[in-house]
Amino acid sequence: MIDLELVPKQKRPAGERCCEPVVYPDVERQQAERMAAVAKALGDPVRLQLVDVLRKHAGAVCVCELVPLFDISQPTVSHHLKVLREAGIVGSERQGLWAYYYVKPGALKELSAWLT
Amino acid sequence: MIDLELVPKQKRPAGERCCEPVVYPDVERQQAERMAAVAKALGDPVRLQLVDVLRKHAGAVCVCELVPLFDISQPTVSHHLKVLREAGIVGSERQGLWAYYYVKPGALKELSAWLT
DNA sequence: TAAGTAGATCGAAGATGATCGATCTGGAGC
DNA sequence: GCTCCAGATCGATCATCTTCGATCTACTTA
Repeated sequence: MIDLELVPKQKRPAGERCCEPVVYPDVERQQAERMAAVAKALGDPVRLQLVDVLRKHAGAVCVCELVPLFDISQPTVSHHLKVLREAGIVGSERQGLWAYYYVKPGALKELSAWLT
Repeated sequence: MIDLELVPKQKRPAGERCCEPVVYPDVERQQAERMAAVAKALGDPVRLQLVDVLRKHAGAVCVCELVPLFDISQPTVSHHLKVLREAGIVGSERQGLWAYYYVKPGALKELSAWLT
């Protein structure tokens, strides 16, 4: 199951105290924090599905259509939308009684590029 | 700041009780759960950087090189690696005293594809 | 103005998470 | 055997997260 080819051929010399790190200076503490924040917001099935539904719609979707999609209460949906909003993933617009949500263009770009 | 163009032109008829959901049956409850689990594991800056370092290495990296990269204790690094392992993102291989970790090929594919 | 509705916020509950020091495990070397 | 070391696990602490019912806000319509 484990691909042994991935382990470096050159074994660390036995009996030598570990270790001179060969590894990278971080080019990106803040970049990692930004991307982790986005990933964290997507790290809940409800939120991920919310983003999925919003992305599949061109335009924006009314909250009243989102709530019945899930087996959770309206305040909980509202909370999840807030988390997504605070992560910069979605935006919202009120029109009278209704609130419309949409995925912000480019919000997922950095994480998406890193993953590829 | 908010792009009003995103809001549908056709306003919901006033005075109509909300709402017939126009929205999607979920093609993907389980898919969402799988992807959310991966996103959740990446939703911590330390773990995201761990994956970043592992990915930039061809081959596998010794834990003893990973620990000094972060200002956290060895048990905490070990914990984060465990979280990544349980999410199916990394694998590990013991060689004598040392443990080597690597990113599992394809582990990020589904999430990456969805994000794109 | 009064009633009704959509959605946000509040407050509390219970669960999950990050982190640490201490300890355990098991291989290496003497 | 005994000692030392790398790494995993344990147990505790403190913070954060999910979820809910209840309430609040703001708009619409009668």
